[in-house]
Amino acid sequence: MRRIAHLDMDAFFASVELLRYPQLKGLPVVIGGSRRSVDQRLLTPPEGGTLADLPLSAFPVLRDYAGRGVATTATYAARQFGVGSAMGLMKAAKLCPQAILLPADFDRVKHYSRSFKAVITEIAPVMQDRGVDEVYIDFTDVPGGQREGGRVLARLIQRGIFDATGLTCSIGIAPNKLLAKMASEFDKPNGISVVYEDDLQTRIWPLAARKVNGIGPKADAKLERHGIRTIGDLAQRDRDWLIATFGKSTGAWMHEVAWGRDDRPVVTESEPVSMSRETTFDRDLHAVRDRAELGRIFTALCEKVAADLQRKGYRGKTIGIKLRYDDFRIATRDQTIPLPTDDAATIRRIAGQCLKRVPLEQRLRLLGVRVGTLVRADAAGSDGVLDGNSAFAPVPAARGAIKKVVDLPTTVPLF
DNA sequence: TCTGGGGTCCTAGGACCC
DNA sequence: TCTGGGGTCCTAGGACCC
Repeated sequence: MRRIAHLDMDAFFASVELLRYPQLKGLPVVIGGSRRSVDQRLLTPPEGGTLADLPLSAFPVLRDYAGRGVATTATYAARQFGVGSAMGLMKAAKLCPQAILLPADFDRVKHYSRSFKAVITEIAPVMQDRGVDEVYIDFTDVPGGQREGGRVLARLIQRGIFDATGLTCSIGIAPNKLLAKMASEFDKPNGISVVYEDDLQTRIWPLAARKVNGIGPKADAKLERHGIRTIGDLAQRDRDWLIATFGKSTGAWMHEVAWGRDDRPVVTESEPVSMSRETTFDRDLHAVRDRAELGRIFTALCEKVAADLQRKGYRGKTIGIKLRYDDFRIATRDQTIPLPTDDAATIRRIAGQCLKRVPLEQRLRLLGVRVGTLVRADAAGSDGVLDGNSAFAPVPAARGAIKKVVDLPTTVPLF
């Protein structure tokens, strides 16, 4: 019998911080905001002590935060106040002003991410990455993977992760990824839930349609308009009606999902499609008035993407920019060059051309740079690859872009 | 007191080729 | 002179996820 597990680390970013600040255990802690917004001097070990000796008064609290950003994670103590991830910090401060606010430490998080995944693959090698704090695991052919529907193996993995890292996780085991993902939410934190095919009507159908991985706010609102609130409601509609209402692909998918069907395999390896860097400014910037600052940020983003590509050994052909205006509208532009690159100057030059094709009258909140259509650097070949000194200097306009270049919008000529 | 940063996948239209 | 499809690439936007 197919047994698939979904494992979710509990309040991962916050739990990783609690490991070095054990005095915060049981307190509301929110991770978020920018590193530069927190006075790091406060968070250095006191004379003759360690970080664990820092008094609570040394920690910044949400009440004092003034700036942009959202919560990445909140401890369960903070969630009791209604604070959740992706919530604006200003709103979180209203709900729980006394919560301790720490910036995310991505290097630490990545270290612990590697550690817990290493524990898993030692025990069950067929594991699919779903970001820093989540994985799918195929229990089917693991010795002992069928015992108690997978519960025995799940316990073994939980214990192994705790022994290696001091962190807890929640695991759901089911016949497929769809159900396993929902099951892992049943008993949090530090729980295990086992779901069988026969549990569909009793345990899955009562859930809100929004709980399905892939039904987001838009689809949920549309479902609601048709009187569909739960997965059970969805299952009652016939397939043809769903297809007529949501389109061939989405409608058919919704029908399968409502009946608990999902045959996607657990995929252990995949190649990246794109790499990007983006930043939200501390204040909205204007292309004219803040030109110098924007230029510096833009160059830095290009350099970071280039460094990411080089470090990971990829080059890309499609260079693009993204910006978010002060009213939150998003614009993207991209251009494909003949040969893949990982060179900062080339990326900066092409991205600069993209920037010239987008309206820049309105103030900007965010700027991003993206490189897509990636190939491995070792497969790209070293001769002829575009770089800053390349003889291929002028890049011909890509085919699909020609028409659009002609009717340029009126933009402030800047970059 | 609104709303991060890193991704994936899908759709849809136009260009271009056969 | 007018009229085809099929397939692929490119671009822009959007939904969604962690």
